[in-house]
Amino acid sequence: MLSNSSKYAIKAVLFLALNSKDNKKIMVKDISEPINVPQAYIAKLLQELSKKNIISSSRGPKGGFYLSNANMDNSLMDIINIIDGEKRLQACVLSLEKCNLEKPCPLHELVYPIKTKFIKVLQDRTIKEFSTLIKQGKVFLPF
Amino acid sequence: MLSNSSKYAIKAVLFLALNSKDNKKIMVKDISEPINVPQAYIAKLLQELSKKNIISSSRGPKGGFYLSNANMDNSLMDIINIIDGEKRLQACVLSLEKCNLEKPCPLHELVYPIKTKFIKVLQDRTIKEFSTLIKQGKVFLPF
DNA sequence: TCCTAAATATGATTTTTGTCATATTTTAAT
DNA sequence: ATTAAAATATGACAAAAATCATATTTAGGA
Repeated sequence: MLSNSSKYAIKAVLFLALNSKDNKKIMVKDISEPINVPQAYIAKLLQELSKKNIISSSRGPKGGFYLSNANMDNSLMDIINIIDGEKRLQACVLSLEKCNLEKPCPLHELVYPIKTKFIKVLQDRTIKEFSTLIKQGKVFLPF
Repeated sequence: MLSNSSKYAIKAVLFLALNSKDNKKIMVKDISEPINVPQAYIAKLLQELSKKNIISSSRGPKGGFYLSNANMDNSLMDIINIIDGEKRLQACVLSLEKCNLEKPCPLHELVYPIKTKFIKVLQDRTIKEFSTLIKQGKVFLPF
């Protein structure tokens, strides 16, 4: 479904959403530890997201990663698309290339509607909205 | 979600459900080709399923793999559990160990009900029932 | 009984994913 | 300007998943 890398990236971005600001940058080692992901690994992922403008960063002393207000309007799907590519989530559960509405595979009818809904939420809900839900204590990040 | 191996195994078993019987065994090479999976690979998976009595086999000339009537009452989940282990499908979307109903992760509320439904169908519907749906032309196996 | 056709057992190889290491570049503070 | 602290770029390494190869065992038929 989601690669490990995507999951890590999502965790990191949500962490940044809650704990960083333009004037409060966080360096990798202070991200990797709380979210429980190896530092060198998450560093690589954050760099990739930064290059694609999903998150922001600045170098040098007092540097680090953070989310700008614009970054907060991105979706989790933006992250997934960058890390996993666009096809992974879309593919048929059984990886049947020719599976479609006309010739649905045996699991298509079951999976299609629920996957569509899943993808829609990933696309439509912003990082900011997730952040709000967490702050309100409605959902949690039990890293 | 499902490993490649599970998908291959499911394809093979559904193929056997449609094309084999006690008195009509099929050898690996005549399974691997139509379902479009490398012979040596699917052979290994079929052996594993055979050992766990999900499918049947006999060696020697006129031997091959087939589904007995009893085999037809198994579920796709039986296959998945053997190939992928029991935890893979159950795990939190974000792989957060501590994610649960009390401390749901940000995607829990979205994913939990749909995954539960998915798992239920995989568990409850028999191979025989899938086979019937395919024979009735209601679903397809576009290998 | 012997030969041959099949699955089975075992493990080697390759590819992909995940992880780690390090030299380079940028920037703030002195 | 110089230094030190940070991200960045690049690529090496490890682990897991996928794939392939082969020797062994079993069973049917001549």
